[in-house]
Amino acid sequence: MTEFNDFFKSAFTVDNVIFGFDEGDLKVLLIKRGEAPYAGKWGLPGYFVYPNEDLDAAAERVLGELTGLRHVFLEQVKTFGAVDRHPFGRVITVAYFSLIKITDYTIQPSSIAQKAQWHSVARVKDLAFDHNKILDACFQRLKWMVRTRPVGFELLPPKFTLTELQHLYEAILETPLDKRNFRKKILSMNLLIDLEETQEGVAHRPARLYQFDKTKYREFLAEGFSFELKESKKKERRNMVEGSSI
Amino acid sequence: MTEFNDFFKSAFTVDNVIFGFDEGDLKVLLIKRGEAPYAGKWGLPGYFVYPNEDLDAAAERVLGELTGLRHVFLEQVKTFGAVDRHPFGRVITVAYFSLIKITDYTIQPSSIAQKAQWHSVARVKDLAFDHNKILDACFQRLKWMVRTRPVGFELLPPKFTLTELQHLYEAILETPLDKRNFRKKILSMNLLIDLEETQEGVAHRPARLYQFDKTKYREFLAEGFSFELKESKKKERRNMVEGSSI
DNA sequence: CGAGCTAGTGTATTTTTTACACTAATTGTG
DNA sequence: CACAATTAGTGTAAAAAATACACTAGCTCG
Repeated sequence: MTEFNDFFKSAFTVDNVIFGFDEGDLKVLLIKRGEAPYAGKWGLPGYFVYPNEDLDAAAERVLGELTGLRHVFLEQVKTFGAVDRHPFGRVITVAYFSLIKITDYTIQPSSIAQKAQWHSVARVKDLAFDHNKILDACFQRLKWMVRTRPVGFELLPPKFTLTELQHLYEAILETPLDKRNFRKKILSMNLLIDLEETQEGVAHRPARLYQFDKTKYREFLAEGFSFELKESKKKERRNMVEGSSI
Repeated sequence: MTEFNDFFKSAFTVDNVIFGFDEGDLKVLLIKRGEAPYAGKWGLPGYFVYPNEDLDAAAERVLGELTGLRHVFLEQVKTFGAVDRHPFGRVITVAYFSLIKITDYTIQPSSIAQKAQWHSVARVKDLAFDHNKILDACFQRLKWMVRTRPVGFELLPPKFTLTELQHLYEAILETPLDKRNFRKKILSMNLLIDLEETQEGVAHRPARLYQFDKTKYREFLAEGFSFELKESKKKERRNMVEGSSI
């Protein structure tokens, strides 16, 4: 076992890409670093994983320390391990991304952060370490995920209008969507509860407010992973590949 | 910086899930471990990442040492970092998966491997470390990928029949497919070159042989990431979300 | 009370997916 | 040498999903 000692000189960190949505714009939470390395630069909130801490737990801790949020959507995306990515030595980082409702939380800058601030994803410039790469990978993942699962709701306040939801999708996918088709599709999923309330104090026709139906969402996820129910058309059923492309 | 010294006592490894396809069956290459820990047990080929080695390079090295193959399909999947997953200390592992043509390589058991052998994915039992979890994650990724990109070809010999290709998809997706629809879809992608040859020495009508068109595949990938060409139906074009579900 | 603004709605067309059954070409056997 | 066994290969109709598209409704503010 002594032959392996040389390998036990590395460290790992987690970095969180925390997305939020505000003013029709997709945002990411960045911190202004208060510590070396890259003190004074903007970067992703992240920190070393403690020796007795699981990776997922570390990601939750970092997020919690910074935002005060617990139990939010958090998912591992990719690990970055270029040899020279950290000036202190060999440090690989595991990137996580999470989606939060901006209005739900208050920033609590932690030890490494002088301050934390939302930045428009489209306008993020030069970040510490390889954090631009990490942000990009997480953004791609978000784009993919938003087409696959109805995660968009994680980013909106509890009550929202269909137009707000559409703007969110447009911001993430970076493409305009057709209003009628969007509504048709969203409503056909039966994941929204019509609150039978409308906006107030807006200088135009007020929109209906909706709420996300978490119960149905759980069913949706469960179904999505089990096989479809349309089995047994004949005795022996023959499916075709269902994805958009093989 | 001394305050960080405690963090620099960890190690990381890469583990490769190497898929192959033979006899109508999806296989994974496992090694019988010759070294502690878990000596004598079957596990995934993997090793420590050297201090001056990038993660991707380490994965390629491990694959190359074992199979002699370079420049094959290899992709990072997920990082596993439970605190107690390695008996020697804190070791996180980055899982990669790769797709190879079984016929292309010869097994070269490396230092850690007493022997290497193909195992049917469906029948893999108790592996060293958390390698069952890793294998499962990679298998799920393969399932997803096979619906998204035409990666199936990576697993087949240079010349193959449509039936062989279909069997491959059926093995990965674990579901039967309709022959005519499968052929229609595959051929409509224009990624196959009809070699105008047929099988020989088979006791039934011989099938046509096809070859994968790498040039068109590269175009396919490029297009897949750029926007579709059907832009500008009107001056201002309004798309609908295109995924199967939002 | 009208101008300005956003909400909200339906349908026809096109594209994609699905279901489904018979004939063709080869080898091995009696 | 024909016929049994086996896998290859083919087309179409119906259903479902995606797309394109334009007007009326309801609120505030001046």
